[in-house]
Amino acid sequence: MGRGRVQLKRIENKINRQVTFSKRRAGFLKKAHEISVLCDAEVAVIIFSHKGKLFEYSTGSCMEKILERYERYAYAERQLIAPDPESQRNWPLECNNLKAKIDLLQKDQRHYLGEDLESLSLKDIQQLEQQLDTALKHIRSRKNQLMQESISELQKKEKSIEEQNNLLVKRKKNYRLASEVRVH
Amino acid sequence: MGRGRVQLKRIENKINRQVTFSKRRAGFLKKAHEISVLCDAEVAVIIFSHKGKLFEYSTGSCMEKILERYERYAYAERQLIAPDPESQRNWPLECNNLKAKIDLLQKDQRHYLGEDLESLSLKDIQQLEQQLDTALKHIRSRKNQLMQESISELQKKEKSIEEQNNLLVKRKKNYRLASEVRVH
DNA sequence: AACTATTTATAAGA
DNA sequence: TTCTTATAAATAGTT
Repeated sequence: MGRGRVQLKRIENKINRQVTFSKRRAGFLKKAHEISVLCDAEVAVIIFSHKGKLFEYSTGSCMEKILERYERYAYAERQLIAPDPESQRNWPLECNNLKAKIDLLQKDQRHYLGEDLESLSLKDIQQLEQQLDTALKHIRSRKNQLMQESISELQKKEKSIEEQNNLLVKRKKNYRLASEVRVH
Repeated sequence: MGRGRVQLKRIENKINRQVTFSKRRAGFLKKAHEISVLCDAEVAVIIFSHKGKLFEYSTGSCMEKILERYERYAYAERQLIAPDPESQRNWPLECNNLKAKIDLLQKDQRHYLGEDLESLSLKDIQQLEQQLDTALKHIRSRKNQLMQESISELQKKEKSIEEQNNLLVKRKKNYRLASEVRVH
């Protein structure tokens, strides 16, 4: 579906992969909804991007319900499968891998916070500067958006309160007039 | 995608609905596999037909792993601690904690890169801006330092090369003088 | 983020 | 169900 045929293998170019992911993800989630509505089916979709971000769809926005139904359905099947001794033997190894990954992420994080910069080359530093500069632009843009929304909200409230005030003033005036009439 | 446009509503004709379900299900599961391979994503799909029959797809045929990851992620988002005995069946507690930590770090990382900002409140955004602004100052300061050092280094080299040049020129002059003496 | 040339998916029909 | 085919939809490459 596009200008060229596509090989069913990992897209190596990072940018391309990200773009394709965005496009296909949108189409995919749309189809999930369509099949759910058209065919009266219960559908759950979970997607973790390469970077680890979660995207999901579930009929009726009720993921937990569907997952529970799945667990119930798969339960009998699971009972039959003996626990894999291989994976249990390997768990210390996996733990080490995970710890190494955490170390790396934390190191990156320190860099993003401008710490621990001595270990970086000039080239690395320049790239980091570029990344954070771009990030900061996005963040400021989002901040402005949120502030704008906040301001609009407050203005709406202000107006509503003002109207209420006017109403009260008017009522009070009427009340006073009524009193004067009674006095006469 | 077919001979007629399709309304997004339940297909009332039972036969049609069943046929459409078969066809779309196949296409949908195919797409799940494609996005998984092309974009290096982890995908899980669960479909219960109207009649209650289960169809599923999962990257690496490892539905449980993905569901556990989903639970961890949802759990990390909620910032709650409610150990699910079901999801810990296969892995020691420590591994699950590590994985949850990785998910959190990755989420933070996306924020530092200015991505995935929709999930942050105005207050969070402002704090993030402050952090990155400070970080960027440190980074630029370090960059300037490195560049300064680099420049000094180059200047030193330049000077040294110039001296060498002078030396060569001088030698050449001496050589020429000597030649002229010989000619006379 | 849009555009557009192509490829895919699929609705209807057999 | 399966095959065919006309057509709608998705999307790869490009700007």
